[in-house]
Amino acid sequence: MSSDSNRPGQSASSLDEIRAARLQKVEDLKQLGQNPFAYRWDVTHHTADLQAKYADIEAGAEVDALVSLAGRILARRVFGKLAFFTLQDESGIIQLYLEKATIDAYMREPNLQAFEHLKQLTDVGDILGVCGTIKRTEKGELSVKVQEYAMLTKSLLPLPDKWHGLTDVAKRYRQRYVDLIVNPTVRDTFRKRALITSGIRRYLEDRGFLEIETPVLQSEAGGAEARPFVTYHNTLEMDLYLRIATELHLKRLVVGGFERVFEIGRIFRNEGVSTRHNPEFTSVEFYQAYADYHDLMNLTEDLIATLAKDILGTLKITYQGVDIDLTPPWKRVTMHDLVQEHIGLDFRQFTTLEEAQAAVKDLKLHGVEDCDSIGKLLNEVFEQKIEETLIQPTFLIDHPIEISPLSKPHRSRPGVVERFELFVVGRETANGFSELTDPIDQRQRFELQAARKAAGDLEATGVDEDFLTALEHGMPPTCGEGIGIDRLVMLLTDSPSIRDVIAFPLLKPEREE
RNA sequence: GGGUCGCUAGCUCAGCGGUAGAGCACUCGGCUUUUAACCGAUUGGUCCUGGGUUCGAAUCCCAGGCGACCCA
Repeated sequence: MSSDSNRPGQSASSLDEIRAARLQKVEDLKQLGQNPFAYRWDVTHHTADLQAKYADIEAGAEVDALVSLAGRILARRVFGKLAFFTLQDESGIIQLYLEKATIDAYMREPNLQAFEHLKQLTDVGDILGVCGTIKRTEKGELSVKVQEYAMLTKSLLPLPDKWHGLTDVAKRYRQRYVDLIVNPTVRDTFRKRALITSGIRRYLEDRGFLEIETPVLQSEAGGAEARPFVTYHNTLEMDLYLRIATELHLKRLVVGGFERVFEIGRIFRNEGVSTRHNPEFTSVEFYQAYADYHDLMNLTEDLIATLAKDILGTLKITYQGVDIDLTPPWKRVTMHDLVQEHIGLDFRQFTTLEEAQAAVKDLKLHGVEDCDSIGKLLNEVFEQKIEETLIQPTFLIDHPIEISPLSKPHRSRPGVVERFELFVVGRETANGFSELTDPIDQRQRFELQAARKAAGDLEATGVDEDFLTALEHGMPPTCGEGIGIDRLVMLLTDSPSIRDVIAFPLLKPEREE
């Protein structure tokens, strides 16, 4: 063969040169009659299964069972007539034991060149198919003693440093595929994310909930307070908004007679990016007719505990060095009681906003002047002074009515609603309430929102007439809840940033110049 | 939105006014028990971009880009 790799003094080091050298190997493979971008391989085993099955065989032992697997070469250790490769498939890694005598005997290439070609034409990063037998080497490493191999995909670009890996955060997100190849914990995080999502779906379906998809494109984005993304429909000649919640449509389905509905879906909010916020994220919202917020708090405890038990095998987890105990039941405390406990102020005593504002003066809150109600001020006190202290799972309940435009008034306590928010490690992770079913009350609350919108509040929504019409047809007593799946995954995978649990988080594009 | 820090070889980083460096990877040679293989020899650069200061800038200054962290 006329490989460049046989030319002495030929060196490849810059990216272009490495790529050129590998392209030459592509040509060399073709000349040998091998397709460097093959079509298929019969995979009979995965590395993790082999590691488990042969965990107990002794060093030096060989097992005759023939196995066939495929994966990416992560490392090469090559000697004159022997080579060790580390092969990675989706499940894990295993060592390949590549012996000249064995490979040349089985592959019967002209002039017994198969082993030489293996040394010359494979690189770290290539995807290889191999079949052979099981052998634990003298040094104790479980290996596949390869009889035959085939190049399945020739890789043209080098992988990051095998020891330091890829640490540049921006590059990890922009080239997530490289991150996934070289950082095993990243794959584990996304595997767990998939298990969490499917676990939620199974849990709800097992309890009679039906998953129904609702529109992403809406003429009025409602169901939450957030700035929406705006887009444009050409033939209808109208602005449309990307949904900021699934709430109002799921409740229409409850009016229509579905007693238990849910949707796992993407939500879009036109706000900043941080370790806890991505402009698109995933929520699960579910609605249960004839239930109230006590029922859904019970469900939430059980759901999250079930996920932790099934996926992590424990209810006692660690998040960024902090021990979290997910064992139900979780503390339930009203916003008034919690603020009184922490700050010593009983907001139930205040009759005017001025009185309340005067009372919180010493707390040095920001944005106090923007609060137009006692309830909002109470919420500010909570958010700025108390929220971050709620480390262990805690249900904050009975919020002021002013900050809860879709919740049913509390059945016995004036001024508050039947609502709960779940906080873990100082973060809102779920939000639910007994749904407001009174169309007259709902219209008044919408009109308050609309007035704020007209006054320039970009997060306020308008009056959703069709939703009100739905309520006027009658919605059964219902409780609904939304859980932020990304934040739940962060918690259960010990991920410090939301970008660690979103495969392709939003980034500014790199400028081309 | 404000502040601080970072951006140098494919990767991880050093250099901080005087010829652009190391480890790993790559290329070549050697090696049948390695596992961050080893030994030897090479090679590899838009020092994020654009201005400015200077005899001379990766280094100092200004503006911009991208990112991280903190604050709002």
